[in-house]
Amino acid sequence: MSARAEQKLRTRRALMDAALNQLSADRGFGSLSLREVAREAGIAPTSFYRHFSELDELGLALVDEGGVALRQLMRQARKRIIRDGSAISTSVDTFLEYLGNNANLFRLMLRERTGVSKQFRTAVKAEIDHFVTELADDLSRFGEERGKPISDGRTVAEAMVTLVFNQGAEALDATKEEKEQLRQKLKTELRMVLLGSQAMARHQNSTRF
Amino acid sequence: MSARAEQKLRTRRALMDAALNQLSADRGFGSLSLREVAREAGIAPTSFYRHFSELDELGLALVDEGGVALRQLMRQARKRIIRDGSAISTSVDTFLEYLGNNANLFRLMLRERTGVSKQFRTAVKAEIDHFVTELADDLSRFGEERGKPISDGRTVAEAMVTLVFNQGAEALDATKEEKEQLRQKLKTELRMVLLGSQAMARHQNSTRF
DNA sequence: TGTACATCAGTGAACGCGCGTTCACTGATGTAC
DNA sequence: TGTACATCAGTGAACGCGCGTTCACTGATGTAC
Repeated sequence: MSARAEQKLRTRRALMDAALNQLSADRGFGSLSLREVAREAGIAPTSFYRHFSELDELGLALVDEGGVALRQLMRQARKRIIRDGSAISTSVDTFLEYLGNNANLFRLMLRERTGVSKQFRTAVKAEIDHFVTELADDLSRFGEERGKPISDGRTVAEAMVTLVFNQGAEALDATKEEKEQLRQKLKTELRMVLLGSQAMARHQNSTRF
Repeated sequence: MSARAEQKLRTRRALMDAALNQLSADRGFGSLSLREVAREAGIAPTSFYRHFSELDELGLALVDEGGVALRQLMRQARKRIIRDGSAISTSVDTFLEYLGNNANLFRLMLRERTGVSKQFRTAVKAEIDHFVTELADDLSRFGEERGKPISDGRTVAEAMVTLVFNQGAEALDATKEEKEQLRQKLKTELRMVLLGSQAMARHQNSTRF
């Protein structure tokens, strides 16, 4: 790649990092301004347009990165479950680890999932939907393998993802003790959903046959 | 009350209604401006200050109204459950009915729960926390009465409220068919949580004694 | 390798816009006697 | 009931501000020969 193209990529990166840096508990993407982001990235406001046609385009690029992080997270969790067993506990631990390491990226996803821009909502929902689908597959497979089939695999996966993302949102601004409580609460909640789904599967089979 | 005080209340109401009217899927509280709200309410921008010291104060007044709606909703659901039985189904139906009738009020609560202003987040969380506490009491009581005690009553209540609010958020912008699907999915999810919690209670008892 | 031209990331001045907020005011409503 | 004064919700002009976007430009990097 030419030196010029490399430099351009570096500036693009600087713009995205500048935006991420400004995101925080008290700063949503909607309150960022193009001029601020450019200032933080160290370029003139007008140079922004060499990289993105508007601020939202940068935001959508960040959502894409969030999707990549989610897929990494899922791969990592699978590896660890195979090694350690204990699917729920391991998954929750892995999720919270990723959350901590990519706080502002997750913040963006969590906020824009129910945010104000249709384009953003759609993009984030697509990423989460992909995540739900993979989780549903895993859950069904594990359930069969262990002789404890579940009912409504996709619904189970959606409920779990909803719970994990919401408690995750709270974990971002919690103290260390609060985070530990959240972690335990989250594991309990997921176990309830899983147990309930297994109970419903048993019920369906016992009444059906 | 004097005619002057009544008129003042009417204008205050007009301001709150104007703000509510502007809230929608594509319009968060954060994107409202004082001038727009005043314009929609039919008064000069400067007159706004006769009623609220800033726009956020109006927003917090709306969150209060949202809390009132939540408490009404809970009372209504209890009445219907006593009449119809079927706690989960009735509660979900009642919730979705309230959601439809107070769309923008709920939108505000749902958004600001994870929104950008600490003050808003705290206010909404307090309302939801109150809701969770009442639900936890009801769940524990029902469980005892029916001989199916549950484990971790508060955690169950939190999981249920998380699921209901999140699916609720989606229901707001869904078509009629999607709403019906959401309704069923939501009932399934809550049943899973409840069944799982009962299973955990049985397990704890069987191992403990 | 050297030269002449093309590309293009980054620039600074300038624009019009809606915003929140201040101020001194007006005139209808309320109150004291 | 009538009068004189006080209250106060609503007003319009004015302010300074940061914003997004346009434009013609500069000069380093890339390319063709």
